[in-house]
Amino acid sequence: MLLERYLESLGSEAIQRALDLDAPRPALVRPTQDPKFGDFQINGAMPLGKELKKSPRELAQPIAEALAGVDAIEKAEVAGPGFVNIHLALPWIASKLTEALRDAARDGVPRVEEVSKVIVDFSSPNIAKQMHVGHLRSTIIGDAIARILSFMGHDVVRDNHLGDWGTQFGLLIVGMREWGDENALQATPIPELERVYKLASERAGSDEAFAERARAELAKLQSGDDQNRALWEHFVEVSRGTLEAVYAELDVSFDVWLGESAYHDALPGVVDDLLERGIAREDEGAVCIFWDEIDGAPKALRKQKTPFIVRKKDGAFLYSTTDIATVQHRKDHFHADRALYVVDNRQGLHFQQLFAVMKLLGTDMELEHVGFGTVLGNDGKPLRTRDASGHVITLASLLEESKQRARQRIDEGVAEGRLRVRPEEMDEVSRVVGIGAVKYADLRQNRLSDYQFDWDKMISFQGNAGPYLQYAYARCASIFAKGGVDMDAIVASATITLDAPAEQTLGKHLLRFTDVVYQAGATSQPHLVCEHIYELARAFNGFYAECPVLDAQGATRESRLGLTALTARQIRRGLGLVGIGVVDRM
RNA sequence: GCACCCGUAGCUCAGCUGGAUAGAGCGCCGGACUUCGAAUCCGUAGGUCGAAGGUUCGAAUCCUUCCGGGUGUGCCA
Repeated sequence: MLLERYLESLGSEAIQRALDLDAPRPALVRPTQDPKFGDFQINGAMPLGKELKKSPRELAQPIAEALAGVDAIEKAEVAGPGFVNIHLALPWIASKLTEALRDAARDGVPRVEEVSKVIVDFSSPNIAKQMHVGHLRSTIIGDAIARILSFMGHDVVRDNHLGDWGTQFGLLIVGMREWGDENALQATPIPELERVYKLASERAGSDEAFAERARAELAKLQSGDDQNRALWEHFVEVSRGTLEAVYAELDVSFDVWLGESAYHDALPGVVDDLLERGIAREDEGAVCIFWDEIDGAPKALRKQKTPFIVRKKDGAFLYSTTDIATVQHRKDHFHADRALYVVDNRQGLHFQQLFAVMKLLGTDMELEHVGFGTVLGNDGKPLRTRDASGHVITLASLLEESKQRARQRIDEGVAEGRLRVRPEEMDEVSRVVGIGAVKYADLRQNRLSDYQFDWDKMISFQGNAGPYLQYAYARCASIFAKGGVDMDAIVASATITLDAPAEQTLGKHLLRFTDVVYQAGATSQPHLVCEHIYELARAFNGFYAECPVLDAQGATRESRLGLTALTARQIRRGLGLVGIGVVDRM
């Protein structure tokens, strides 16, 4: 259940009733920061002090009294300058947890009342280039957001908006004719395309005639030349295979792969429309939108005086043009209510401009740039795709390295008798742990922050790291395995009670799950889910140390098995929402 | 120049829809495996929240200025 929303409604009603107001006031429910103050506090009395000309403490007293007698609340007391501290009733919490335990399909998390059609635009690598660590963020943050929104009940379309139509293809076409190796293109397509692209791009820098040829080939491609079209399709085909392999490793999928090329035919119409409406005009041969000439344009854009260029002077279109066509397609074809762009913060200006154009065009979709920080190297500067020794840090090699490190750690653990992984499970466990560690290291941070890339931190197995959470899950599973207890039977029949302090702490964490998922979905912040699962795992490890489960008797044993089952499910669900897997033994 | 982002413990980061004594992990130091799994648990030390003003009953959080760092900015994506 949505706990805070429920308490907010209880609180605001209590304020209205207790103070005899003609309208409800916000209760301002917040979790307490110290358990000794109870579980939640209602801050709503304090802002009313001035208005009602009474001291907040005086106002808080009747509010606290009005809350007495509610099932969910054990006691409500006035504290400090005028807080009303709420202590939740343990039997009430326990009954909610028992309900969640029974609900194997959704773990007690309700579906949203209003379903939105949401496009999540993420990953979007360029064809003909390897994915490197920089692509990791968009891919896994976007995947996590899509998973969270889907679970909430929204209608999500995952779109991989590939960079498959840019200037680079002119260079690639002439480059392949000049230096291409068809065998290499079959065997190792992306490295071969990268090699050729590098040569071509260097040549174009110093040889204007060569650059002109590349532009001409691009124009031919874009005007439908059969030969160039076939070559391009070949590039896309071989690249896509390589991309799919990485996505499979990451357990990331898409509903549609609508790259830039998909919108090519719509581009002239976009520009004509902007010209006709007087939004854009020609300048120095290019078609531009000048913000300071448009009434009602955002102030920051007007001041900044950076035009939005939708057609180059050579007649070619840009990604600005494509993005406008893309929004229109998402409305016309998918009937989307929202579109989320999971793209690096550095493209913030582009999206600000794009969204402003769409507003001028009257789009009623909710458009949001879900930005994220740059991946930095150890020197604190944006990470280059090559490390100091000149090696490309590809995403594939990062994932491979992580799996290997995981395997090594598991081998050590098994040799020392600390871990229990069967030989036939090694591949699977090192994959789940290795990939999970990489994902968790990224996802647990607020996405807006820049991200310092560090092997040891990223592939960490200690403390607040992926394996910690997976380990807690394995401990849960292990209790059931060791005791020979059928988890389904517990789910169907156990009644949870909260007696020991460690049980109470665990139970209160479990109760917060719905709020966390909804908050994460509303703000596109997967790290909130990570944080919650980490705290849950901590609470469970505390419970594990304090409270014997299998050796307990009667109703206590049942209840503890129920708590363990619910914890296992919530860890698995929570990690699943951010795309991280679990294993029963590790 | 203009726009945007950031500055919190030695390091990496939470907290920033304003709420009580600012929290984690790593690292340091010290405890806990004959007892459901020690990738664990318990504890100690460590902070003028970049600086100064302002708003407020209350500011790490909002506003202003300054200092420091980063990013973007006319024909790449």
